[in-house]
Amino acid sequence: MNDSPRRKELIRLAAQLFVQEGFDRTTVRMLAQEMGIKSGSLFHHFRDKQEILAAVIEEGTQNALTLARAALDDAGSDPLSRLHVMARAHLDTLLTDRNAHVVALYEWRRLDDAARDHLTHLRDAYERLWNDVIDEAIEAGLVAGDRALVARFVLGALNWTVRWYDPDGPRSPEQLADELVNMLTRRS
Amino acid sequence: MNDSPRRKELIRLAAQLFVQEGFDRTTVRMLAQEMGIKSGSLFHHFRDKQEILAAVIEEGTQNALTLARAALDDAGSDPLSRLHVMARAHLDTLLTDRNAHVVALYEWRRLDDAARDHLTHLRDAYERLWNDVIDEAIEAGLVAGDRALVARFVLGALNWTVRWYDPDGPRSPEQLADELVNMLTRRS
DNA sequence: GTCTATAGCGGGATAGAC
DNA sequence: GTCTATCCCGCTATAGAC
Repeated sequence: MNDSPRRKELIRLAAQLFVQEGFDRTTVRMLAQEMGIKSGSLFHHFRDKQEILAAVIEEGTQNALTLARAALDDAGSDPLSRLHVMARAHLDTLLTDRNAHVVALYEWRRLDDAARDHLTHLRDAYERLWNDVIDEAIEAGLVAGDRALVARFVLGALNWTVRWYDPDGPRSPEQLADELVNMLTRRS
Repeated sequence: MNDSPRRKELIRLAAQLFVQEGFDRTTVRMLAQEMGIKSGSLFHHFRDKQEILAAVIEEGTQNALTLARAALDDAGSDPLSRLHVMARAHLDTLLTDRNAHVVALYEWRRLDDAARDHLTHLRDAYERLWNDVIDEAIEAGLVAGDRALVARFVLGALNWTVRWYDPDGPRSPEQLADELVNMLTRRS
């Protein structure tokens, strides 16, 4: 794969448009304009529109994975602390960056079969991190329920923030993450 | 508005396709074929494709609202019971019916401005029901946190089930709803 | 209320010059 | 690596016969 900074920048711009408009409604002409080139030139960098989507999603998932691993390394072994940093890292990739990871979550089903096959292991690796952290939290008595279900509910709550979060509102992504963890682990 | 059973049936079929393929990728030809007519005939029933989307979303939201109100009427005044029936009703419209309410949630932003204006009050009425139930739950000490945030997190967890729920899996929508409420209101 | 036929447009993608 | 020019296709929507 090509890893040039130029390509990285194009992927970043594509991610932004895919979030704003959705993959289907983003035309290659829109992408080209945002990149400052003509639509014909776009196909020098990518075989087709699908490949752009795959590149964005790979970038977004890889990034989330890297950030989560770094956060867990810093977090030590306390289950509550690990839950906190995972939630913060997740919302950071979704709400601060506001880019590739959102596309990975919301446009996954637009991938063709080949791309899905290639990217599934990446997504699974990220989900495994979450499952482990949830497991530890359940064992420590911080939260109750079935591991797989708790993970899906928590990720659902986090992923849905994309739909309503206002960056100009009163709360930072970090605060949001902390409030979710508090809701899960504390009684009033 | 036209309320004929014929129109209702067309809306039902459209909802199914919009869920399967997404609004943008559903063509009027696909819609017509599913309805057993030719694409030209479709425009005798709807002005344009947008109007079909608006009709589906109105149907889905109205239905969710009606179901939730009925459920709350049966639930009495116990806050935990009210939370349970709301979660069950919500997942029922999303996972059992698998239709119009999913479209309302996932294709909302594809509505044009006029349709959005017209439908906002319906959606708000439904969200108000949720906010009230969450308020009562917080006051009763069942769950901790800011009202608006808790509501959004809970709805996020529920809405995201559409992405992973397997109707052939081990759990019914009702069980799912109950497990979520348990996670929120109990410690292990 | 449904049909056939088609207008009119905008989409993804290609070719070849520079 | 970018340009211009353009092909070809499928989409939404319309017109008029039945």
